[in-house]
Amino acid sequence: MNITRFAPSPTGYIHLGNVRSAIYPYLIAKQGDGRFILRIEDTDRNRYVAGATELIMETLKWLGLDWDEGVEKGGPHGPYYQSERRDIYHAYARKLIESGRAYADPTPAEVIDEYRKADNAAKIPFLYRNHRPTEEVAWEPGIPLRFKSEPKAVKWHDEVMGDLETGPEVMDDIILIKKDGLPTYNFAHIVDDYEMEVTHIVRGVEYLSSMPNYLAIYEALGIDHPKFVSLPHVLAPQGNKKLSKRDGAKSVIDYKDSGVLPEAMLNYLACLGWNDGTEQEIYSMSDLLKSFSIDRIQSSGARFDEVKLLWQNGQWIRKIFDEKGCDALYDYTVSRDHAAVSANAANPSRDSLIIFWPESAMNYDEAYRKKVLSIIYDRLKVLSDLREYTSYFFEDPRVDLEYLQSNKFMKKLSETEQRDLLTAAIEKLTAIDEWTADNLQSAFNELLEETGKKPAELFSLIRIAISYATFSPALHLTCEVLGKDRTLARLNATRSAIVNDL
RNA sequence: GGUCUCGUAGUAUAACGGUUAGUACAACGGGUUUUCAUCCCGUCAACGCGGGUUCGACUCCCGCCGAGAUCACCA
Repeated sequence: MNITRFAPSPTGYIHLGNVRSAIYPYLIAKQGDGRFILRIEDTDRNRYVAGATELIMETLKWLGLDWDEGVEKGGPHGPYYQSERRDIYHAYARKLIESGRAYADPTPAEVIDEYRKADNAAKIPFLYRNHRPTEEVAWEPGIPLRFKSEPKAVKWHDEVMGDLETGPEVMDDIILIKKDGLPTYNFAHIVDDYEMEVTHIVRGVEYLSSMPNYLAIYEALGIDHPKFVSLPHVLAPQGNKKLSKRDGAKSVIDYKDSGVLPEAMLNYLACLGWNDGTEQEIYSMSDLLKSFSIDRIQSSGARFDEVKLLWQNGQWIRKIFDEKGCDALYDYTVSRDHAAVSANAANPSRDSLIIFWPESAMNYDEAYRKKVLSIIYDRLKVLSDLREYTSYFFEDPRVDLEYLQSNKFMKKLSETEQRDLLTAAIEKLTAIDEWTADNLQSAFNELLEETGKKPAELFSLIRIAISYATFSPALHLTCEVLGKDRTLARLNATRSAIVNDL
């Protein structure tokens, strides 16, 4: 049974670079009957951001990465905030002191800095073990505890990177417990993963260089280590740096606000640096659970490509509409944010209700909005496109002859012709008894024959007159949804404007 | 600087000694009665460099080059 964890620090939002270290462990655990744990690593009080934990939980839930055990949920290995596990770390620390593998170090930070500077100046690697104090001091509050390293070469296996090894020169006396009594990450995660029976540690490659020290601690503690799964970096769109908040890496949850579906985000991120060897592009969670395997995780870094994410989002919008229906897709367009993290220091501007429709759409009922959605959905890349693409369904567009005349097809028609075509169209559409898409299509076809105009000219004219938008769905569908009265009113409005202009 | 990692088109990737180096996004061109999008068809485009091993190397070995990570009382 695989037991994995996601163990973020509550220092802000989760960005795109971090989130694969939640997705992959989730998949590893859930492919069998394993457990996925959410643990909050809040041992650095200086970097703590209020509300960050809530934001992290919201992000995980949004992506469908629900945890079995951890903060908010509880479980047999709690507490799941590291700040509440002090006694556990201290118990392990005392074991190391007893076995002679840890020592209290009262050396002031300034003195350590001097050592470091001196070594740097002498161009030798700074290793604290070369400056180990000679006097033994009792460990008491206010004094940091260090690991007493016994340098040697190590070899280990990483599930992604393969067999790795380093020489003894990288092992050092790292801090186990800080002077504030809380452990460092280096110590805390080892204790926690052991206590929580974690079988796979999934984390970024930046921890690779600390591995020799971790291995030494496992050994000194006399415990087995889990399997290591090191994930390569997600690179920023420009340059070769890893994606980071400093370079403007967006929060994962920001994509929710701009209308990206969680299915698309999960799909894109899971496939960034992993593939199953087939040519499949679209993966649902259940597809991923079926296909995912650690040994096909890429060992090289992958660049984040927003364009491809948006392409996949479009695919998912259509997939959901086609497979689950209009109602299912509609629900995403008025998604409610249950976590209500608006009073959140990490991101104070978030609303608790996300609606991707234009404001005026709220004057209409849900059934009408769904009709609009059903004819526009296949041109959405993100749900928020609705705001820009659908306003003319909810409010009459302003008649704008300049816009009309500047259209490339309208340049081929004189204003008199435009007037006459509109007149003919109005007559033809007025005569329709049953206002259905089929009847409208027939009417438009008849109109084409009767006027002898090209579709590009006749249809562009009508389309612009009823929408004044740069684009719209198929003419007969747009008219059907708009209804007979409004279609005719809009045609008349433009016709009158042309007549006045003549 | 020490240590470690990575290196196929602009991007994400396939290939696990023998292929005209495949696929997707992007770009470009074309088609589907208007526009935008979908969908379909087509075009452009890659094995970092140099040695070796081999009948044969993207694939194995070595060197170089390039890129990145890390050297905190941060994670």
